Amino acid sequence: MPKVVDEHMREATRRHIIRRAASEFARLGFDQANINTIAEQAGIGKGTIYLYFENKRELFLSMLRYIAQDHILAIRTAIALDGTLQQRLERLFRAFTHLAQEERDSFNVYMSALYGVNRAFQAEATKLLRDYLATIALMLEQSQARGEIRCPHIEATALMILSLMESYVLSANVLGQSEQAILQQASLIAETLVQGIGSA
Amino acid sequence: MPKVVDEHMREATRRHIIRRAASEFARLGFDQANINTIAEQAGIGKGTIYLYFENKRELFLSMLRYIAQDHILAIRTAIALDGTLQQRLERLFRAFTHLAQEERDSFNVYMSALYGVNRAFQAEATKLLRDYLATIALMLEQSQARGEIRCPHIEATALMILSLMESYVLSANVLGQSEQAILQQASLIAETLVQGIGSA
Amino acid sequence: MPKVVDEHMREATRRHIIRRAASEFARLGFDQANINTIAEQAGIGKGTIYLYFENKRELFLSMLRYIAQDHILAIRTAIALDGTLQQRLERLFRAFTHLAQEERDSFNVYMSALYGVNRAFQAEATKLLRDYLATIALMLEQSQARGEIRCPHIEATALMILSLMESYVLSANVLGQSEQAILQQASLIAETLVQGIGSA
Amino acid sequence: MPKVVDEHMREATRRHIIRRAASEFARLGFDQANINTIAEQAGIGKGTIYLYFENKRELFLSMLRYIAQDHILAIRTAIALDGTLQQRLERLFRAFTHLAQEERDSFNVYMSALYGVNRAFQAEATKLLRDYLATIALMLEQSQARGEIRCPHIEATALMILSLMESYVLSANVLGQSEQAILQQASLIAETLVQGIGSA
DNA sequence: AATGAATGAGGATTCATTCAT
DNA sequence: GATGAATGAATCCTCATTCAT
Repeated sequence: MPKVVDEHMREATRRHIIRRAASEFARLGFDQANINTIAEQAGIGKGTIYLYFENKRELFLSMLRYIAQDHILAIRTAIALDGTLQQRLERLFRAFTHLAQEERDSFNVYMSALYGVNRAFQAEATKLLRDYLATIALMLEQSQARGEIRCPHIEATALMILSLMESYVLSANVLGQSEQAILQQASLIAETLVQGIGSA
Repeated sequence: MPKVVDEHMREATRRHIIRRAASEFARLGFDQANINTIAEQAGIGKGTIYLYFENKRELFLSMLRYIAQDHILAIRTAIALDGTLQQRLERLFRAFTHLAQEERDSFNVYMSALYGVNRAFQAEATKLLRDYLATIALMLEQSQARGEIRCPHIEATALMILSLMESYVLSANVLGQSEQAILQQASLIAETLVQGIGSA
Repeated sequence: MPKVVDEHMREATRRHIIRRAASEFARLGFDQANINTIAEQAGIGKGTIYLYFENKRELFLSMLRYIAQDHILAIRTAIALDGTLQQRLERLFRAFTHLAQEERDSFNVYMSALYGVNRAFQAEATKLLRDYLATIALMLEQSQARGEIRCPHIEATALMILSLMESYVLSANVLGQSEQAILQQASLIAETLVQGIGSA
Repeated sequence: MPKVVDEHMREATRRHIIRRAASEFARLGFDQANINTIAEQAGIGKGTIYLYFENKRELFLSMLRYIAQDHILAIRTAIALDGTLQQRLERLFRAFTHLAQEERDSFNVYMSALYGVNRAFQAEATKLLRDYLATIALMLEQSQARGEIRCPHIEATALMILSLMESYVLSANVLGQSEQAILQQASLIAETLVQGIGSA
C-alpha cells in the first residue's frame, strides 16, 4: 500500500505546515503573515506550500478547520456526561482557560477570525461557534432531564455560558492575569452560572 | 485668537479624518484599509493625512481612542445611578446591543483590536476594557452599599458581566440574530446575572 | 495654464516610457520584458510606470498605438500624391526599408504583435494593417483615375503590395542584407509591381 | 535488434511530444506555454520530457525543425516540375493557403519565430526561409531554361514571390478572410507575378 | 498648510528544472 | 526508463510614505 503511506505522508506534511502557519498567523495576523516565513519555519521550499494549499487564503481556512476540530474535541471531552452541572461547567471553564493558554496561537487565530472583518474567515469561525453552542445546549438538556435545573431558554442560555467563558478567559488574559489566577475563578464562575440559570 | 481658531479647525479636521478612517478600518481591517481611500473619503489630499497623524498606525490608534471615548460615555450613561440593579443591567445590555448595531463599525474595530494580534492595538483596546470594568465595578459597589446584593468578588464579577454582555451581543450578531431578537434577551440576561451574582 | 503644462509633462513622460518600453519589448518580447528594467531605462521608479499605464499589457498596447501613428504617418508621407505610380511605389518601399532599419525596435514589435498569439495585441496591430491597406488602395485609385493602370481588384492588389514590401524588407533583414543592399532593390520591386498590376 | 526498436520508440515519443508541444506553443506562444500542460497533453510525466529534450528552449527548436521539414516538403511538392510557371505559382500559393489554414498551429509558430524577438528561434526559422528561397529560385531557373521568362534577378525575385505569398496569406487570415476567399485570389496573384517577373 | 506625483520595499504566486524512488 | 514532488528564482503590482511645489 504505497498509496496509503503517501497519503499519510501528505497529510502529515499538511498538518506540519498548518501548525507553523498557525503560529505565524497568530503572531502577525493574516495580512502580515508571510508565506515565505511560514515555509522557512516549516523547513520546506516556498513553492511547496502551494502543492498543499491553493493559496494563502485557503491555507488560513484549512488551519481554521483544523483548529476547530481540536477545540471542539477538547470542549466535548471537558463536559463529558459524568458529574453535576456545576462540575461540568467548571471543567468547561478550565478547558477554555487551557485552550487560551496552551493553545494560545490557535485560540487567538480563532477569535480574530470570528471578530475580524473577513467574511470568509468569519463564516468558518462561526461554524465552530455553532458547534460549541450545540454541545453546551446538549449539556443543559441533560441537566434538565436529570432535574438539576429548570431552563426554559436553552439556546440563549447556551450562548450566555459560551460568551461568558470564552470572553472571560480572553479578557483575563489580555488583562495580564496568570493561568493560575484565572483557574481559581472556575468554581466562582460555575457557581454563578448554575445559580443564575437555575432560577431562569 | 487665531491660534485657538486654528486649533479648533485642526481638531475638527482630525475628527473628520478619524470618522472616515473608522469606516474604512471597520470595513477592511487595518492592513487592507487604504490611506488613499481614506483621504478620498475625507475629501482631502493623501499627504494631508500625514500632517495630522504620524503614520497609518497612529491614525488607527487615534481612532481607537476616539471610539473608546464614545463607548465609555454610552456605557456610563446606561448604568446611571437610578433604578434597581436589574434595571441597570438591562440598560447596560441594551447599550451594548445598540453599539454593536448602530455603531457597528467602531464596535467591530474595537473588538478586533482587543482580540486581534497587534500588541499595540491590543494595549489601547485594553484601556477601554479597564474603563468598562471600573464602571461596572462601581455599579456593583453601589448596589452592594444599597443592600441589593452581597458580592464578595467585585472584580471578577464585573469581568463576568462585561464578558457575557459584550460577547453575547457580538456572537448573536455573527449568528445573524436581529437587533430586535437580541434586545428581547435583555431581561433574561439581567435576571440571570442578578440571580447568579446575588448568591455568590 | 499650469494644467496644460502639467498635461504636457505627463504626455512627455508617457512618450518617454513608451520609447524605452519599445526598446525592451523589441529586444525581449512581451513576456520576457521586465517592467523593472523598463523603469530603470526610463530613469524612473518602478511604481511610476503604474501612474501612467494600468499594467504591463496596457503599456504594451499603448506602445503599439504610438508606433502605429508613427508608421502610418511615414507611409502616408512616402506615397504623397506627386510622381508616377512607379515613383510612389519606390518611395513606399524605401519607407518600409527605413522603418525596418531605423525604427527596427518598433517595426519588430509591430510584426510580432501581428503574427504573435496574443489576440488583443493582434487586434491592435491589425488596425495598423487596415490603415496601410486603405492608404495603398487610395494610391491605386488615384493612379487608375489618372489612367496609369487598370486595376479591377484594388483591395487584393493593395494587400499584395503591402505583403510583398513589408515581408520582403523583413526577410531581407533576417537574411542579413544591409540597408544599402535592400534599397537597391527598390526600383526592381516597384517595376515588377507596376508591370504585374498594370495588366491585371 | 532491441536497440533499433528502442531507437524507434524513442523517436516516436519525441514526435509525439513535439506534436503536442506545437499545439501549445501555437496557442500560447513560447513563454506562456507550460511544460506541465504539454506533458499532460502528451500523456506522459513532466520529468519525462527532459529525457527527450534538454530544456524548454530545445523542445521549441526541435519543434521548429520538425515543422520545417513538413513545410518544405509541402512546398516542394506544390511546385513540382510539371505545368507552366503560372500553374506552379498557383499551386504554391494554394500550398501556403493550405498550410496557414490546416496547419495553422505550425504556421503560426514558424511565423512568430521568424518575426519574433528570440534570436535563436529566428536563426532556426531563417533556415526554413532559405530552403524556401532555394526551392523557388530553382523553379525560376527551370522556367528561364524553358524560355517561359527572362529573369535577371533570380534571388530577389524568389524573395519577392515568397514574401508576397507568405505574408498575403497570413494577412488575409488576420483580416478574417476565409480559406475559400483566399484561394480565389490564387490565379490573380500568380498572374500578377508572372506578368511582373516576365518583363523584369 | 495642502497636495499628489514619485518612490521602492515587499510579497504572493508561477513554473522550469531536478532528483530520489 | 519514467515519474512527479519539491524547489526557489523570478516578477508584477500595491501602497505607505516623502517632498517639491
